[in-house]
Amino acid sequence: MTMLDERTKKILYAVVENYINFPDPVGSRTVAKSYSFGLSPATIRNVMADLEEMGFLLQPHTSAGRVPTDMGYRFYVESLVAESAFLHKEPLRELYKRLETLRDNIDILFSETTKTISTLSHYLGIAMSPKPEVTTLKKIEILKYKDDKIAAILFTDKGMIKNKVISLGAEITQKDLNRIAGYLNSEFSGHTFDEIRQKVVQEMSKEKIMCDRLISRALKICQEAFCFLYGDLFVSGLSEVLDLPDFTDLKKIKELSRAIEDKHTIIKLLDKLSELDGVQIIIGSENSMDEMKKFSIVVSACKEGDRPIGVVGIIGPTRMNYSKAIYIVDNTAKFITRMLAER
Amino acid sequence: MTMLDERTKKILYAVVENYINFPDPVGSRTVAKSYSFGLSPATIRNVMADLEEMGFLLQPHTSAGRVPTDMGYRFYVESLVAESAFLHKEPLRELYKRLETLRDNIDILFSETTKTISTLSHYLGIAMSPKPEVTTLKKIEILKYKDDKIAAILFTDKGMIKNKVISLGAEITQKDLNRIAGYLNSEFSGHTFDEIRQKVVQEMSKEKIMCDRLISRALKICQEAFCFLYGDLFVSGLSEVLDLPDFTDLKKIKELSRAIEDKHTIIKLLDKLSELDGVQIIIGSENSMDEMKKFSIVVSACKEGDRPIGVVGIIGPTRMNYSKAIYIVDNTAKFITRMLAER
DNA sequence: ATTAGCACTTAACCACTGAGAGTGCTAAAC
DNA sequence: GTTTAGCACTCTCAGTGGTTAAGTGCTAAT
Repeated sequence: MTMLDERTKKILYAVVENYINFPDPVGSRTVAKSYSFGLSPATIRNVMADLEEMGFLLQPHTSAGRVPTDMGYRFYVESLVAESAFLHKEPLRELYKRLETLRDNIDILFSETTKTISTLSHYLGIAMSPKPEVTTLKKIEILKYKDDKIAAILFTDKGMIKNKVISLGAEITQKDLNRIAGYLNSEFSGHTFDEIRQKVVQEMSKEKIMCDRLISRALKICQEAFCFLYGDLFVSGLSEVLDLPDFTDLKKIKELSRAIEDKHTIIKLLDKLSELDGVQIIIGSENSMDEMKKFSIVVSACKEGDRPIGVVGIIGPTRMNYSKAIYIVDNTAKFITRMLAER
Repeated sequence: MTMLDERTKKILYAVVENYINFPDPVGSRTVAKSYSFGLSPATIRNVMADLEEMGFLLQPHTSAGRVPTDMGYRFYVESLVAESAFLHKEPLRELYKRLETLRDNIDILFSETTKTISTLSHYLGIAMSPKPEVTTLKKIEILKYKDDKIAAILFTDKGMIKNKVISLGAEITQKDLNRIAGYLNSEFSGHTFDEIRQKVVQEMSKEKIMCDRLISRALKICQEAFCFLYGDLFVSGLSEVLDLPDFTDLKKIKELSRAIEDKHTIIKLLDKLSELDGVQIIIGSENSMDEMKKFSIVVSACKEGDRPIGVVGIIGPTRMNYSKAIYIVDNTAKFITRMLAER
């Protein structure tokens, strides 16, 4: 990263912060006034011209002030993270009280979390429940449902209960189902869904096992039961962001709504980010999703050891209050992590 | 309803249809040309002035053409329904193929249905899964989960499986749970959730029963297990509607997004509508929700006998292609009904 | 009862203007 | 050598006025 002298940095930060607070391009006069540098606008102008040359700022037009580029935001955010600026504030305990009551239903928990986040931040709140790949099976129960249909109930370690109706093609007694469940529990409980899927494929290739009708049936059930693809994605707060001055442009609103309707792509993105520790920030053009190149994402994975058990975050304009966003996301992620750990 | 002579009606319909197809106020010239009334613009003008006086049309400003009022749309829609205009088209079978594969998971089924509807209509697709009040319990299973926590699995007649984790405050053996489940099944299976809730309250008031610890526990479990409030609401297609000329206005977009984020209110609305038969249409100001007074709703309940088992529909601008919307909603509702009946 | 003709109204478009904000550059000051 | 005051320059924005086109309501003729 380019090295900037202290004064230049300060001015860059001043521009960024001012722009975050007031959505108009910021001029040299404003910087000189609001922040007591003891420098005249003319000097600031020179520095700002340098910053523009280096790609941290840009002018919408000749006679306007400057606006940070994505690179400018990036530099600013790095300094925030370096100083752990967001850690100095107090946690949001009172606001999580509501969430405490929802701990037993993880889907509702995550969906309410997005609402809390969006109300706090005035940006979009997002959350993704644990992806099954890394979810471990605690117990499986198989119940006869109707005719040849059975219901597989999967209990996971994190309080998620998933169920799936499976058509077998032939009737089967509850007794047999119980035996199958017993076999599957002894074989698979404690393993992640991913491992189970692999094991199933392995087992199925062994011919001798396939001769045992019960086991072969059991494996077929597994194949269907464990093919959830991803965690659920929750998004809320669209009406919040529409009040921002950044969204007076219809085109931008369309882009955003297209982006959040394409849940699959966001899920894939969050999936990658869930591997990493701490708060992750993606600013505008850094984003690989085309529709998201005008927006920023601030997320943090909830982890247990190094196993991700969910992701919470914020989507907003690149002109985002990063400090506040990081602070909210960091706190929320830690809160959820703690809550799920207590199980 | 005001009686209009045939010619006046025809002109009203012409204005409405033209406006639905081209989003500009329609003038007397256009009506005279596009539809072969054999009348001059001047005559049409007189009729249109009458229609305005009666409240079916209005002029945005003096030198503009006319636009239908909500009352105008209502009159038009009544005639559509009276003639069953939408029935003449062929069903959308090919497009439902995708939905067929999802019949075993009612939540995914409904959420995908909204997507299908919004792609077909270019408006918002909405769907509400069966509300528990009228869902009948087929079987309840209670499984030990962890410590004092148990999981109640509710099997309903329509392939919905709901589960709920309940903290009991004291450990309990699986054997006891089985006995409780047995008791509850014999007592409640076949009844609607609503009935069960009432019964539970009754039972709990009988003192002698409360002496039996097991039964009193069973009733407590029920109290918690059956307190789902409403069905889930699914909405999709926001990016579709943003392409409509009706949504160039930022204010309207905000209103719409606020309306669909306030799911609770919409659920209550759909709840009422789910009692009625056939396609229901609410036009603009007819709507009791303030945020929805600029939009129209076209919905139809999926029913089994007179028991509603879900609602599907469309939300769009009042300038909606009602004929198409009714046609899509009607077909989709019938399709889902048929599909769920086959269980 | 219908229609042609015409005066009237209004939004939309365009070109123009002046004010205001902010710049870059140069020359003076520290 | 760095900082600053001064100034000419550029560009947006809001407001103005004039023109056009669309569509009306009214009146008088058919």
